[in-house]
Amino acid sequence: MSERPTIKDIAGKLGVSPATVSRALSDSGLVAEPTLSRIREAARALNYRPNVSARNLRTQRSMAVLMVVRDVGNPFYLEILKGVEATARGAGYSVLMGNTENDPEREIEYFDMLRDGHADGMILMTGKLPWKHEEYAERLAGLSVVVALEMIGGSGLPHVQIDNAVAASDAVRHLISLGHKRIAHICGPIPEIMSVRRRDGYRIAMKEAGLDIPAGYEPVGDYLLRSGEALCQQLFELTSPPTAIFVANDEMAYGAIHELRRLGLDVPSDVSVVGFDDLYLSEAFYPPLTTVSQPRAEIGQQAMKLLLRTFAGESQAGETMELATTLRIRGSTARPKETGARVRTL
Amino acid sequence: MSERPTIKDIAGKLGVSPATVSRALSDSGLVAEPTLSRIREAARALNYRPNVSARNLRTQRSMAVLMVVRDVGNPFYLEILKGVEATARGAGYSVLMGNTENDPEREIEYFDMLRDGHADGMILMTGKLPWKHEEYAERLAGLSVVVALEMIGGSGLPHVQIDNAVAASDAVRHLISLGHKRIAHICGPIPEIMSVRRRDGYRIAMKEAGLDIPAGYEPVGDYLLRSGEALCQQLFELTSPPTAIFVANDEMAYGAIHELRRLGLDVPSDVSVVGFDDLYLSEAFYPPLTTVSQPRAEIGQQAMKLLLRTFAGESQAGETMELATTLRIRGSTARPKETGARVRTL
DNA sequence: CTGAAAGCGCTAACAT
DNA sequence: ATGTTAGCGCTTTCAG
Repeated sequence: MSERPTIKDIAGKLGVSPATVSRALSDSGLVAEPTLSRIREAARALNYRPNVSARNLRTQRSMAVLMVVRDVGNPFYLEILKGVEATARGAGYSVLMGNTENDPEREIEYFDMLRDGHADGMILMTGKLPWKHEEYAERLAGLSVVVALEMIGGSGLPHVQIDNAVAASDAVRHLISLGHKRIAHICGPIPEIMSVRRRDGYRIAMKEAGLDIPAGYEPVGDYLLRSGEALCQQLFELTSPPTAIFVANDEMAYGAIHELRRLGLDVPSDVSVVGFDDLYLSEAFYPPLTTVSQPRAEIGQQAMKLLLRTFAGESQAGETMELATTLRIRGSTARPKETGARVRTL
Repeated sequence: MSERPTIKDIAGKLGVSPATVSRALSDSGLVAEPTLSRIREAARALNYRPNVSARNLRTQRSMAVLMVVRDVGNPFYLEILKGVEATARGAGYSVLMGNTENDPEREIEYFDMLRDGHADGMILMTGKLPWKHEEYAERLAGLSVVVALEMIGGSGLPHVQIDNAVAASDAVRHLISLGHKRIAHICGPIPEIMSVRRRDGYRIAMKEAGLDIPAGYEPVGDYLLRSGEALCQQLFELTSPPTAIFVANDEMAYGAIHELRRLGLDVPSDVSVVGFDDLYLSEAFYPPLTTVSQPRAEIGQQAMKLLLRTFAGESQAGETMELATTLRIRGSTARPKETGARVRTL
């Protein structure tokens, strides 16, 4: 009663061999019609479910993939997860979430899970590998790994991403086009490629507009709310504070706006703020945040597709897929006061 | 080279039996010292990892638990997940996330995963079971399931939760103590127990203060941003709109505040708003949201502990654990204008 | 088209 | 303290 039925039970009950049952249940097309239906029916009647451990052991596959992120607590990853999940399910795979908290030990643990058959492949979104460059090739041998959002130099892993530099430049150009001259940038953690690229984009846009980047205009944060607050405060202790801030992600932008309000400054009339990510809440935020929107669901979807192609041996080493971003102009950006005044004077 | 070493490889290389290797690697304490070290060393040298499918097949356990939620996209669950994960890891379990999107088919799928050995137990946070009441006992037989956050009448499953009615009453009493009389409540989806309890709490507090609940003061939403906006608008189309709103969750509260702003009403000077959940962003929101804080990490932790006790056969049927909530009073609530005026007149 | 038989890698009696 | 043996439930040759 409480015992789960096995393929043998069904075979016994129907007077056929276990092999036939297995074939029937896996739609191999090798079972003739009278038997086929009987087996299917019996399986349903007994509420039969194949034991995954047994199947995985035999087939040497787990039909699961691992999606590893820095911090499950960050809502940013959720929509990506949905994209991954939808595509994975479509192909018969389930998705496990891995959470590293930036801890190399845990990163290694998840790679171990690939080795021990927990999952067949991995979508890595942590922006780094837990080994030295020289070890990359050896450590990654035989593993199916796709990198998303970030990229990992020298790994030769296929990846899907956005062009962070171009997106950042566009965001800064928007501020410039509004008439801002003193534009600061709150960066992400700096040795990381993604943060560097966004800063590059900021610098490029500033340079092409002939604008100066004063000392202290590029404080470095960690993508968290608190650091947005702290760095914004820092910015307004400068002798010549900015009239606009391009923040490397929405969460720090929330923090920055919060701090500006504490300082008695209005957004956008005193200071304009642009974020990056377009989190779900950025639209309901006050003021609604102008920000760079990434096609998150699609990133997940494409990453999973790439992984599936890797399973099939169809992906190239270092294959790249780049998706387009959109600047969502909302209520946190406006013309600077001086410019507004000047315009009126004309 | 690319083949993963098995226990047999180690045994062969060292001239011992596979059983001994197994025992040595599982710290059974049954292997003598000269051999023990040699085996451990060899395992490390070969970068050996036990094959989980084989182990699970043999032990009839997967050492994994399933945490099933309505919507992974909701940041609310993330901190709970962290609590679950921390406790699970401590006990050697890994955590799989399941996402039902309120789809009974998918709910059933996750129960199937328990049956087929994908996981040993489940923490259910969807607030319902995908079967008719009569089937509960039969369907749940032999499965280890713990319910968190919500409760499922008639299932007899152990659960951990908060007292939604008391928490809601406290929130409304806060508004009453500020002097509000016309207090509305934006409800969650109503046949669901959690929403009903919160509404009960609202009604109790109103009644004990002798306050009236006019028609239209209890619009029903779905916990999503948009419905907060729409229902708030509806509320202010009434002939006698409220001066305060108790909203059944933070996300709808964000929407409501957004809408109030659109209507030209200031929060809190024109209208006070209280939420429920205390999401990460509620503090940085403008105005900082007064809301009911749930001990999310602890909920996760306790749910996992309860599940572990269920594995050990130590949990009682229908065992309940109730955790305390806290009302976080922030900037979205204030005395109503009329009252303020009256006070000044005195 | 179906059955018989082997074996995936591991652990747990049972022996010694 | 270690080895021998069997088998978890499934899939997949290989025969027929």
